[in-house]
Amino acid sequence: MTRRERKEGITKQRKQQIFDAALKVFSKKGFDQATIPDIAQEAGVAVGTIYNYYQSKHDLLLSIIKGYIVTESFIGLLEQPPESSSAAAFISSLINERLSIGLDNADVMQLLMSEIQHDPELRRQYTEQVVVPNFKLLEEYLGLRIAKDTFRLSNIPIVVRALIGMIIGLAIISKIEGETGLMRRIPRQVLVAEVTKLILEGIERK
Amino acid sequence: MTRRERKEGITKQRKQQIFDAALKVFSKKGFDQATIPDIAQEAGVAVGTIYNYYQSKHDLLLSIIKGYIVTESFIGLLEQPPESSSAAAFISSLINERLSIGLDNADVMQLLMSEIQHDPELRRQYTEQVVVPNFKLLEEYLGLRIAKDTFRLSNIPIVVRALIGMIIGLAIISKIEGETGLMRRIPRQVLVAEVTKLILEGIERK
Amino acid sequence: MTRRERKEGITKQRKQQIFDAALKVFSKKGFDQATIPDIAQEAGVAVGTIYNYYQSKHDLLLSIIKGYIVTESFIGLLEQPPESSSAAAFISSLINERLSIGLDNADVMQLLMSEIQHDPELRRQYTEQVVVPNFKLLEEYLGLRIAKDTFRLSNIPIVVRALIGMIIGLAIISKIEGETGLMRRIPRQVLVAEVTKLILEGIERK
Amino acid sequence: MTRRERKEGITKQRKQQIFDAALKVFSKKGFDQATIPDIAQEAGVAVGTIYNYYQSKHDLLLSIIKGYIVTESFIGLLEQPPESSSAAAFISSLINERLSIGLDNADVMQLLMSEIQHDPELRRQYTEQVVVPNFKLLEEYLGLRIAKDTFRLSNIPIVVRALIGMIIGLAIISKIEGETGLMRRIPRQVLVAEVTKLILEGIERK
DNA sequence: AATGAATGAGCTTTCATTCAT
DNA sequence: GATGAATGAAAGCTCATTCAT
Repeated sequence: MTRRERKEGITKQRKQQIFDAALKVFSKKGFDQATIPDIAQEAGVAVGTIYNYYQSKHDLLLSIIKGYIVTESFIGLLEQPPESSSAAAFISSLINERLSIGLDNADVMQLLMSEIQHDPELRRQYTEQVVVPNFKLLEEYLGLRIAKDTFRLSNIPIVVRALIGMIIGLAIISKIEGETGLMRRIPRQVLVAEVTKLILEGIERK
Repeated sequence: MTRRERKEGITKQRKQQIFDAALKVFSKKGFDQATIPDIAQEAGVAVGTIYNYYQSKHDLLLSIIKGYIVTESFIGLLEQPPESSSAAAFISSLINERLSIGLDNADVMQLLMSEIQHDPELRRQYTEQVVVPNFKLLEEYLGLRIAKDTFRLSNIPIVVRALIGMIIGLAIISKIEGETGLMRRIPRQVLVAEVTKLILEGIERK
Repeated sequence: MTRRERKEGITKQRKQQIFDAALKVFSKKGFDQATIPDIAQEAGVAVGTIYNYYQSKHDLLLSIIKGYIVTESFIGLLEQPPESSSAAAFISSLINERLSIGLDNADVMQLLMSEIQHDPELRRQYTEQVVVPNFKLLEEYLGLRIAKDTFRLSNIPIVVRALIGMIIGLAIISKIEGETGLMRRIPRQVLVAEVTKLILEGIERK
Repeated sequence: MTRRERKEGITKQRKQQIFDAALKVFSKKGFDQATIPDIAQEAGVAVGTIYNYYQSKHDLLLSIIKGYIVTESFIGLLEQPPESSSAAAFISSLINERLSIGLDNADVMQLLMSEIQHDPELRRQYTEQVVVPNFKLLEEYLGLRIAKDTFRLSNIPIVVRALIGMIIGLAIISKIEGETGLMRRIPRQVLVAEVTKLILEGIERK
């Protein structure tokens, strides 16, 4: 390893260190209540050091949120459903994957939801890069399944929003209930199985 | 009306005036970005006047959130389902009422969700007064229906959370999509009907 | 005097108090070295109070400089020379008036000259509002006198710049030499008389 | 050349490199607005390197200003007028040389004038080493010429200050008017000739 | 009870300076 | 000698809160 490489490694590590600290503090206190000294202390660096890696507090927020957006978005695009898989399997894997992301990143999601309200540019980005394409993808898929006679006829855009909304809401409830709440105690696969069944079959007895 | 009563009436009215202004400004800008001068201007009073009615900015926030909690909670308790009504009708009216509250108060809900994270005491209150009793109520009701063979057997706590989560998530999506988004353009009863059907029947063709 | 009038009087007085303190501190330390706490202390108010009267430190600078620019400019426009007065009398009164302004406001002038270099907008304003019109006025006047055979033929723009430059330079020298320097010890009218004679007759013996 | 000599040569060169960069950046942005990273980049060295050659930012400023003072002063002392040359020729060469220095170094001069106000020690040095000796020299010379009946009788100290002041003022006006201003478009010799004539003969028709 | 000017603690950000490499 | 990341003091500015009127 050359000296340059080692240096770059340290730099990257230091940036990550600050990123992690910011994520933690933002999650705990919210963006406005979090202070740069808070983050510096959490990261174990001086205040000024943060500004060697991020242009501003807002930049730090963006880099956290954008990382999350990209994750959300790319995975969404990658998982284009193979024609072969059954409808139930697709819904199940969709819920599994999405719900996991939501539950595991509840902190960032909460942060995102909160900041999106007051930052129009952020909202535009999130809408364009995440909401619209993901909704579109799902709508197309559901349309296909209806055409194939697998799903019943319904107002697709509403169903898509209800489905995604349910996942978002579950993540939020999980966060409100906290570490000891039901959502964290139930095995992930049980949760996914039950929610999948709800979406596919509803609660009514046939 | 005695002089004392008239005075109290004016006082109450003035307090309401400030409350409304604070609700509006907090909803629009979020707690931290909202300033007392903002609220004073919106209420049409001087900055100092606000402190004659509320002890602090935080006190103002609490009174708004508590008001919302009470509303949510009381309505939840009042609407105990008559044994007579059909399962479908109950679910439909539940979704209708809850979703309406969520959509119409998306701003306050957002505020609540955000502040709950950073104020443990607030979270405790919300959990105890709203989350737990409402979840319990629904769980009991669903259990009853299952016993009556109207609903299929399922993991009740998860279904309850999925149902409530869906409503929360729909309110959030509605807020993200904004004024011109789909959620605001669809007639409320269409929305409710479709979501109700989804919950009752699922999306799979029988 | 009504209560409102008294209040406005106090407000005006407070603003002046801050203005004076800022002028003093800026003059002594220069714009960048002067701090808001410096000015606050000099004015005998709290830091925050300054921001109740001026939007920013830069705004405070502008208000000082603009006051000076207006003074310089308006007087220049008002003193349009009557056709009747003799050339010598005009030059004498011009030097008298201008030099007095320069000497009495050497601090602000110094400040202006310094900040003009780094603030293009300020430079544009100063050039448009002071330099160009004043130079033009003088050029026209000198042209008139040449046509009337009172002044010898010369490159008018250069003469104008040399004349104004001399006044500026004298003010600067006065400031460098300080309180005990020659420029402050000589009676103003002697100074004016000598400079006037220099401009009119030169130093060569005829 | 020994190794030691070569090393010292490199050292000297590096110091000059930093000096030049600092001069450039200070001139452009002013002392306070200029940053050490600015200067380092302009010099093509690292920030830390600057501190191997200069103790502080202020030290760098001093070394620049002192260099300029020495230049101004030495040239002033060196050009002692030969008795032989005519009065007109002396005044002309004085204006030519001084005005050229002023115009070509307007940036440094500006810097000097600005910093002199806030640094008493610097002012003392400048006064003692530049102002006093140069004024004295000129005063003596003018006195001589008056005695020789070449110049008319006048208040010599004032005339000296007016003459030097004119040169300073012209440099400043040149800077205010900027690249496209009149002062930069007129050929240097025309400027010098006109100013010389003004000083010698004045503007009045004889 | 209503007012709003005054306050100053506390925020984000900058940058001269240091020092381990 | 050269480097540039780390540092933290100190700046400009905001705004919740107070209190004399």
